[in-house]
Amino acid sequence: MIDKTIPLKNKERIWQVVYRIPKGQVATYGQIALLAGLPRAARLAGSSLKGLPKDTSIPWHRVINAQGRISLPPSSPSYKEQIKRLTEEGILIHNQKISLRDYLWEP
DNA sequence: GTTTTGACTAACT
DNA sequence: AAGTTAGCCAAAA
Repeated sequence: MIDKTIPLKNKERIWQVVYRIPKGQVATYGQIALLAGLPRAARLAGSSLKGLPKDTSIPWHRVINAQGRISLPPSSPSYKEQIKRLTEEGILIHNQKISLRDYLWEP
């Protein structure tokens, strides 16, 4: 039988993984890429979040870099939004850094 | 087809 | 600890 199923675009696979990050926890770009079956494509994880609609249900704000920092330009509007959302979920940020030890998602 | 780009990272200074 | 470098890989140009 020929397989007619449409393969998911990589972007969509990234989104699916991000969607699973529990509230109050965070994940890194590299981790997301890995779980999406794209090891070492951390940059793709990042660019896949760019351009998501503002009202998306995908919790893009729970994705941070491997150093526990927000990877957006601090001048960007989204930067403040991300801090706001994380704080609202009970995630504390000290000196621009989030403790991976405390909040990192372990699937 | 080739080259450039980037919400990245691990490994070095 | 903080800054730099080289490697990464899928998309977009």
